[in-house]
Amino acid sequence: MRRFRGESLHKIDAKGRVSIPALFRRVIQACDPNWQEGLPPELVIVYGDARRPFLECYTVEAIEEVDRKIDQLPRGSVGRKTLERLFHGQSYPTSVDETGRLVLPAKLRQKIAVEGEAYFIAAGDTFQIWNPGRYSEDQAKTEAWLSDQPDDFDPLSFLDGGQEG
Amino acid sequence: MRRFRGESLHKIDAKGRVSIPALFRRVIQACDPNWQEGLPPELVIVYGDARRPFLECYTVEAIEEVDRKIDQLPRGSVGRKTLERLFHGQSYPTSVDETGRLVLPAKLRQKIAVEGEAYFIAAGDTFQIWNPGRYSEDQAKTEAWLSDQPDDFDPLSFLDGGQEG
DNA sequence: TTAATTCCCATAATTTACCATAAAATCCCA
DNA sequence: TGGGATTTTATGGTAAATTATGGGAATTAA
Repeated sequence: MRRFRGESLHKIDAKGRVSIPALFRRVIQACDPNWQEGLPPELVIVYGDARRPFLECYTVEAIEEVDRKIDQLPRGSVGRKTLERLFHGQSYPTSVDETGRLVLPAKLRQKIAVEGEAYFIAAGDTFQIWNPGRYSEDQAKTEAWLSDQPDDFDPLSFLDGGQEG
Repeated sequence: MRRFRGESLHKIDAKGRVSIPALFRRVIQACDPNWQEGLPPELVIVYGDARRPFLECYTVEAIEEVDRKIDQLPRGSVGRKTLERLFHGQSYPTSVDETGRLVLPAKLRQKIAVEGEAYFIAAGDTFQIWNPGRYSEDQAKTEAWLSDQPDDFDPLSFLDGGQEG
């Protein structure tokens, strides 16, 4: 399985250690081409974009794909500079430890205002880490929007490139 | 991983000594083909381009790639002359000392107006050293630009060669 | 021989490695 | 298929290693 799926809540201790959902760990490992028995699976946490209230975690494969695309942008272009800042500068390479945890440095915890507990949710080939309350709010908005839709609205309609009102 | 990632702030002492972010050190070492146990990992600091308010630090591998490309330009061409000035003349080869620091000579410190503290940020196969305040200003501009974009603008759209409004 | 630069040593703070355990999930086979 | 046996998870604590940084002695340069 090379795709994250699921959500869960985990405790963060004073050192910033937090368990990664067990199912996510398998994906992280499977998507680390350098991994081998005995080595810790690696991943990259992107925290840059100030407008996002969560940390976005990339597998090695996923981040390498991004890197390749950045390399193809013209040196000196606004797009390249912005993306280099975001993905190279405002990111934190780390790995899953022996016990399935990762360490979120204080800076990252502050960035998303987590303390005590963190909420993990899959997002395709990445997963996100949220402040649990902050996530609930966001989720509430989504649900509110959904309930404004006609009774027979099916989210799957998005798949067909359908335009909604 | 042969790619720099992350950012951090470090003190510069009166002698110009400054710690290199620990993660950067690993990349510098891994990308120095001449390195071996006991030797200091080498790197090259390019400071020439007066329009850039930062020092750009190259691994041995990265600078050798640049050198190769310069060698292929026609002798006497404007491009070659300019690049030779910049990368051969206005650069400073140095190494990481035993304690993970490097020494920025007074000339380089003046060039980017650093004193007391220096800000390090990764940029793919190089990293940059900035005056912290000068970097903040630059970053503020980038973020201002981002917040001028539609709420749902995703910087990743740059990757797809997408033109945005 | 004054100033600048290395080299060597020191240390506090931070980070990582290692060990431990209880709870939960999975196995397994009678 | 019931329920004990085993494995996996989630989480905590301590020891050990690494990092960031400072100061002085020894060297080298000018």
